Amino acid sequence: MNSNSAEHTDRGIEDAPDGDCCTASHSLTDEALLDDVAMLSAVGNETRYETLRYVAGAGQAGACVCELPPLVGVTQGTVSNALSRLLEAGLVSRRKEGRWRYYTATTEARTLLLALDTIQEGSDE
Amino acid sequence: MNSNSAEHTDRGIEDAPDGDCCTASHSLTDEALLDDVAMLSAVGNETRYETLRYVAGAGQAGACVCELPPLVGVTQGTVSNALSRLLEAGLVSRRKEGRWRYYTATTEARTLLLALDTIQEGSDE
DNA sequence: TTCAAATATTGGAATACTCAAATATGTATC
DNA sequence: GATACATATTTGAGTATTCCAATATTTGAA
Repeated sequence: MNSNSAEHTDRGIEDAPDGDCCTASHSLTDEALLDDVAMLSAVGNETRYETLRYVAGAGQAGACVCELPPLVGVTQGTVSNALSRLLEAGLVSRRKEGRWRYYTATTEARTLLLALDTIQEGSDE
Repeated sequence: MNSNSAEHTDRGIEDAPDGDCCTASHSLTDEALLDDVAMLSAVGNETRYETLRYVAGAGQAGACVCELPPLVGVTQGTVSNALSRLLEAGLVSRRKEGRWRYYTATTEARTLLLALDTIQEGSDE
């Protein structure tokens, strides 16, 4: 019932970039696509995004888990889970120091957050 | 039960950037934070991310809805819902033309996708 | 070893999300 | 008008998320 897509390649758009008229495409491998989605969905949650922002705000020194629960406003267990998920997505790295663990934002995370800052800037000018 | 965060400001990290030792912070307003999360969670889904990639791949001409279902591999209704959600998140804009509708990626979306490309590049060198 | 602090993991109830199917709303052509 | 096509919206069943509470683990100090 959904084979009607080749039917109107003759539409009135002439400024198509180069190549076929209206066949959209993208150049991501399936793996890259899934990686991106995993990363984006990891940050696409208020608790995790705010946690990541705090971690990134702590710079190279990193943020220790214990200071985050009151800042983010969730339980210690929730923060720990959030950090684990961010770690798995490659957005933070972990460093042991005594009985504490310091989480630091990765380059990937910084790139992403910078892009988001850029977007926010553009939205009010 | 969770007031134990001020208790170890005397930890052994001396390379703190500037200012207080271990108090993490971030400078986002609550509104900006929610905006970002809305945007990120909109793209943090395989169907919507792939849809956005196809739309962005179609350039300024935009992609019409009818060509997307077979490309993304979901129903027409699902694509339509995906586009609505992307529209609400400010990632695509819509243009009517006859009985078709063309969706175009916004500047915000392009900035985000570019950042993701940068991140992917960095991951294999 | 015993204790306490820091962090991780698990269980589970409430909630939210996903997507196809069905239906509704436009829009051009006849 | 009527008809057919393009798109949007609604519905609902299945599934996944979210976050707290409770428990487990790890670690340093006594």
